[in-house]
Amino acid sequence: MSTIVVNPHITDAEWEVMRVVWANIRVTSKEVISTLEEKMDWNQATTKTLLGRLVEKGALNTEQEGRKYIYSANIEEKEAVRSFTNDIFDRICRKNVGNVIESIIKDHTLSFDDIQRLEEILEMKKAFAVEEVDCQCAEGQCDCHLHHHGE
Amino acid sequence: MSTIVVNPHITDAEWEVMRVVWANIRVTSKEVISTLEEKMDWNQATTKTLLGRLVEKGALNTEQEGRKYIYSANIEEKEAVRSFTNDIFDRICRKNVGNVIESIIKDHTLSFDDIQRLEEILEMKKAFAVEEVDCQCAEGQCDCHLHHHGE
DNA sequence: CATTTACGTTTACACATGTAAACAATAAGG
DNA sequence: CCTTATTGTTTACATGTGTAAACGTAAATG
Repeated sequence: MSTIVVNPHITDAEWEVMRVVWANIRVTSKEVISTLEEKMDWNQATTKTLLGRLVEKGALNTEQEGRKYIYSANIEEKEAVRSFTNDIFDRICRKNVGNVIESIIKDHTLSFDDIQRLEEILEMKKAFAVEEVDCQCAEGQCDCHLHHHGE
Repeated sequence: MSTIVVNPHITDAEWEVMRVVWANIRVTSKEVISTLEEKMDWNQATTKTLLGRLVEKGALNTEQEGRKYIYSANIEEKEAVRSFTNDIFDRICRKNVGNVIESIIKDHTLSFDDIQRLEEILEMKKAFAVEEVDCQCAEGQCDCHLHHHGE
């Protein structure tokens, strides 16, 4: 059926719809509408439009069930989040990735388990760590080019 | 001069311009134009438009210098990045913040210094860690509500 | 001084996005 | 069976965004 969807861009409003689908796995438009009527104060027509657009761009699947559709996600939340996070890291110098992660950690509440898990990951990352991360910025968009081998 | 700019939304295209300004601190339109002509293959008019929009929304300052302007950033890169990253974490369940950080770390190259710094931060975070992070999702947008005290 | 150049400002225009009304078709109820 | 409610599809429309041409004016150059 239709071509493979590589990575449709999901907008803010559409994301609200996706969250409902991800959380419930299989939903009717009615359920999505009522959830977002409450949370977002959206008119039902708005949610209908968004469902339509998401189906159109391949983010949602539909199965006919009598007169209605059952909507289900065609892309995983994890994937969608990943492509979103990658956008950030494409906006900054690679050398700063560590700083940004640092600031994210500082800004958020973590559980003991989270911390332990992250410590383990970091331990493993040591095997692949580099002395200095490569700046991949274009000339003129980053000052690494000027003073990178300080020390 | 003008009202305080809280947090202008910077689009993808505008971000390219900001990076040039951030990297160079004080630039003329000519420098921005030539950098982006190369990297983005943009017509000079395109860069001019973006510079204008950024000034308009308060992200850039201008100082007259003879006939030209000197552009400088009015918002820090760090702040801009932070507001961008926060957008992500507003799209997911708080309980998953740790997982997302995990996946970010896995996906990127870090230096030994980065890792050590992150380890220190994590160590400090232990003092503020919680047993379980609070889900703040709206009903229907997250399945924590269903099976959160598994164990 | 007349012409070309440089640079900021205006206008343009297609497509994306948020938000929704109008419409069509079918199912459900009286 | 006719009316109403339900649910998907079309159409709508303002604002945002990417991309740029046109314009106005001052500066540089011949």
